[in-house]
Amino acid sequence: MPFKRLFEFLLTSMIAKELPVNSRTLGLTKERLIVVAGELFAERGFDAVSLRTITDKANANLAAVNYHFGSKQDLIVAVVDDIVRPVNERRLFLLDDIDYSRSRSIKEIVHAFIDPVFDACNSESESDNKYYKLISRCIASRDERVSSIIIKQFPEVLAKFVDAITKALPEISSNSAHLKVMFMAGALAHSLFHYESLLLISEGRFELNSTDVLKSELVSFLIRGINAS
Amino acid sequence: MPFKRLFEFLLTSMIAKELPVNSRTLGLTKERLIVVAGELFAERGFDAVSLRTITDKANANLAAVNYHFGSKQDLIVAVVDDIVRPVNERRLFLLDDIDYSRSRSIKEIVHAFIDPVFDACNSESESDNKYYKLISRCIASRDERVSSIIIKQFPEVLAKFVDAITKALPEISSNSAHLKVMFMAGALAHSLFHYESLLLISEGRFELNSTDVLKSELVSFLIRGINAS
DNA sequence: GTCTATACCACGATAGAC
DNA sequence: GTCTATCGTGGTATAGAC
Repeated sequence: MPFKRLFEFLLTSMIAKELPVNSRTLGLTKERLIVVAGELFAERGFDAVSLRTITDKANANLAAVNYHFGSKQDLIVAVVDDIVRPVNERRLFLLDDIDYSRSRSIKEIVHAFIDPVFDACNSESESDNKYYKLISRCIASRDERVSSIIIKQFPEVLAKFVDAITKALPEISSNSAHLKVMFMAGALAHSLFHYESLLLISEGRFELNSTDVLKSELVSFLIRGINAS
Repeated sequence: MPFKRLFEFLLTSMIAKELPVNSRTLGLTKERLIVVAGELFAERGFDAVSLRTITDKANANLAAVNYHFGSKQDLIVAVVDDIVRPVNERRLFLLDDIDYSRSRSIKEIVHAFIDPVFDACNSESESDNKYYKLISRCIASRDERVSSIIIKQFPEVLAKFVDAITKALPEISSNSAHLKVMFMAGALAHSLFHYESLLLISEGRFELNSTDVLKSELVSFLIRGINAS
């Protein structure tokens, strides 16, 4: 998006030197709020971030959240939906192209589930690892208010991945296929979220410089796991 | 614990008919608070439960939390620590008994990681599925304040399971072993936490009556996944 | 239509009386 | 040990400026 960057540069060099970083990206308050809220939510979690922190950083008034979104909950919905919806659409798109007559169909199913997440993370070069945390917060949220958003989109995704797995492995039960999808989602979200922490927890014994290694390890782990009877 | 139950019965039948259920279990305010807080945290999450809700249900004063624990954060620490510590101790105990010369050592490693969690859940027959949610909230918490508690205990657990995996599979790297433990933890926590939701999300196509099936599916999934090169 | 100022109630924390 | 009172902060609702 070169236009956006150019506009951002001009705006920065002209006037807004003292403004917070993220208030320069767009003039629209609503979009600034989504961007800023997303960054803060990723870093600290949904509850730990106050609306006043968000509106201050976004150079907006406190009441702007209520006007544009209705409530903090609805702001969370907007942020989460913006992130999860394209990922799930991409997942279903990739799933449609799978040829189940081939022996590698499980691998393709895993990639259809995993790739959209990693792609979404890598495309946001500016947000860096923050995006990882936000999207894994969404996938495996223990917050009822967030998971209720995910659940609206997830039944279709879950059902289609269960169908795909049972097509690839006709001998396993529907229950087993359901559980395999949950295991896959859990391994993905957990490793993605605690990826940074691993560097600290392992006390130097774990060191990776890119998520490519994480992804390839995850893929082989899931392929074997799903193939388990 | 027959004594406790007897005492509870006598107390109930004598005086405290109108008191909330969980304020009858023990006379000590501090213990009542831990029990009640654990139940509420499991159901709604740490942030969604206010101290006033906890103290009301535990028949205690609001300031009692601050007196006995110091703060809400410290109450969370007490609840989480009470749950996670025995599980991790049991994990390390089981890990010590593994004979790595045998081909089934990976299976034993998986059981050493998984079994203490399921055992802890099943032993709490009264709390039912609430305990599942609480313990999986702890394992895969995206809340920095909670994960900071886990991290204090987890480095030793992580290091020993990484050692165990590298003993069983000498050909894999330390990085790979670290990631495999994270995948295992994620699959466990995610499936445990969303176990109930699966019934709703799948719209009738997923139905399990006991966690035995979940556990056996999880074990075979993880064994195969960890064995993946 | 957008945005602001402001008031309101619930929450966590703390001090001090009993 | 326990309780009441109070403070600062948080989310929310509304009236009104532009």
